[in-house]
Amino acid sequence: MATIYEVAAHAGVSPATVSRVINGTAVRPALETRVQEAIAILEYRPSKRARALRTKRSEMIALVIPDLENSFFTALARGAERVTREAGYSLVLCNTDGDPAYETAYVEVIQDEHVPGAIVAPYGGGAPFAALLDEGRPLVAVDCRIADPRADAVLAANHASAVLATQWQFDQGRSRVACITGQREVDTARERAEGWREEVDRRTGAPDEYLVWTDYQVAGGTRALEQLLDLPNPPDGIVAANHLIAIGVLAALAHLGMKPGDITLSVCDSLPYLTVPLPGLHTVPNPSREIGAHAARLLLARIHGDTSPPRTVVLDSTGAIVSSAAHPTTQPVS
Amino acid sequence: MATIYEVAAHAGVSPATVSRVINGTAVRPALETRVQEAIAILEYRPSKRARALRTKRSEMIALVIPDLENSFFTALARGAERVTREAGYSLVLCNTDGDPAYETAYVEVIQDEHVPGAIVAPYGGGAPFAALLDEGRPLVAVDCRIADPRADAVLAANHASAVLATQWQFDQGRSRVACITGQREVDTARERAEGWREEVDRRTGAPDEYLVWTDYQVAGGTRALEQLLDLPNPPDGIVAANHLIAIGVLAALAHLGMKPGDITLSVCDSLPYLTVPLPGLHTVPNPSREIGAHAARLLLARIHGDTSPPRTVVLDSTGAIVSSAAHPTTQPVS
DNA sequence: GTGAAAGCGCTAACAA
DNA sequence: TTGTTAGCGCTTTCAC
Repeated sequence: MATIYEVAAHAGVSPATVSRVINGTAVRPALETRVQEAIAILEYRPSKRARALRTKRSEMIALVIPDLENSFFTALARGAERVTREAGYSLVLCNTDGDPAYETAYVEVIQDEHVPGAIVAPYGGGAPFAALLDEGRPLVAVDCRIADPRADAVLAANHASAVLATQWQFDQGRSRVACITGQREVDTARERAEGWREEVDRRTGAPDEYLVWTDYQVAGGTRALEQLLDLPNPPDGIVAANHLIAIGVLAALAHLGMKPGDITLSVCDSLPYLTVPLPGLHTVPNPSREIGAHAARLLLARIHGDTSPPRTVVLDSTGAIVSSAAHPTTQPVS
Repeated sequence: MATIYEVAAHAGVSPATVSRVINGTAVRPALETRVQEAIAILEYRPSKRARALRTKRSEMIALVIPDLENSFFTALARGAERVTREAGYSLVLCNTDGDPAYETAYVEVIQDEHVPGAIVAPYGGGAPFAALLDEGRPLVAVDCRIADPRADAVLAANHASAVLATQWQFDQGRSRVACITGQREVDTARERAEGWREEVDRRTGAPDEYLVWTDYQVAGGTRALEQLLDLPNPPDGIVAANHLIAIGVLAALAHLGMKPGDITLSVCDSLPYLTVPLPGLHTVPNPSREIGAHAARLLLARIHGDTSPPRTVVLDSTGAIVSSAAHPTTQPVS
């Protein structure tokens, strides 16, 4: 691989001039041409490592997610990757398995590699990432907020999605609509539960037992459904707060020999692979791709010097921006 | 962030000595202790960039996959990530969308970042990756082979899986067993089709129309099933060569109002999220995680100097090693 | 076994 | 505008 010196020699200029040409600083056109030719002939490509060592910033962006096998996060990754790639950055995917120790480990990688910024789907409050903000590296939280107010956030309109998912149940003529959501500690689980509660109270109401807190896993959905069906007055419609719960519910229904539609199911999330409409099933898509793409754009802007106040962007189920404002802000109610 | 000079000053030694301590070269114990203390006090961490610039190799491994949203590849990534992380390397995920232009782009990233080796799931023959082999960077192909014989390969026992999936159909009392597989150009699609053909011929035989070449997509499965059901003598059992095809088949069956079991379905692949056994459905797992993990181990060994002849490792559906030999080799028949 | 010194390939002062 | 020079933080000869 040719170096900047060889190019300089070949073009009869100094290395600094070559550097200027590469970086777009003003150079006399005649020289510029010579340099470009030399670059082409020698197939020169700047060494990113040397540049990063010198400038203390690399053309990478880290995406930290808790679960690489969760389709929500991979779709998000894909959206982010597309944007970063087009901007000439590569995306480093960091999978934490929801373990704060791994989060810390990746924070060190980000520092060591001079990664200028990161998109983070925090598992808990995202405490380990404060170190990055301290160093002035911009951070965009996705899916859930980070405790630290210096980070931007790109979120789904969870409350609104849950309202839509619940409305659909009543549109289907259901009157006993229950909700299965994630753990109380998880922002999205809480917000979706609140959306359900609000809409259900506007209609028929629902007893407390109709709200089940479980975890965002298939098994959680299965267990929760069984629990609901054991009630003296079981629900006839279920709002599932994420796709894994929904799959658990579907599996349990199939297992119990119930036809789809015996109990209607609506989901505040996208169901990967579900391509044909199924009777008795409704999904309110989670704009995961768009969240990733938007977060990447926001992060790139920050890296390129955008110093406006940290903001929270909320995307609805079509991926459109519902609100975008400096935080603290509460999510719009619908 | 402290530098090696500050540590040296603090410990009263030269930077070279600090470097030796970090890299495990022999140093007088007394000095070693002082250096270690200084490192601890200053919270020193070596700059990977500077080291990579100097040594021309970084502690990263690239994983190049065609589709980040395909659960086979994400499971593979997870297996690889675990192994690489434990070895102190970070995994850079490169998503190519099956586009050779992107493959080439990532080859350049790998070169520029001095990534010492890569795990590659090639889309076509993987021609762009030859450049890496030319430079002496080890390469491990996963899922499909790479045309270049210098690369190692870790593959699933596709032929054997298809035989198992087909056997299950006959065990269910089926006599007209068809196969839906991927494109002819894709190794795994061909091998799985061959396994089906071999087993079916050992039993009842099957007309040519019972083998449908489509693509590894949900829509492909749906189309292929419709095509099969339009035959004068339609099959009563389907072997699907991958999970996306299987989902397409399931969706089409549901759409046609067929109960599961009207037509039995067996799949040479894992069905993500399918947690409860469904009647009339059988899966022969694809050991994606193990493929990723094994490929990572193999690659790390190469990076650390293993120069034995390039090999092909074949894993069965439990993840066990069926064969491991210098290639060229043909896959064992069962 | 240890230190001094010379780079790895680049950029950013500073001069010219 | 352009060239000279001095590093970024590390490793690695080469002397001692």
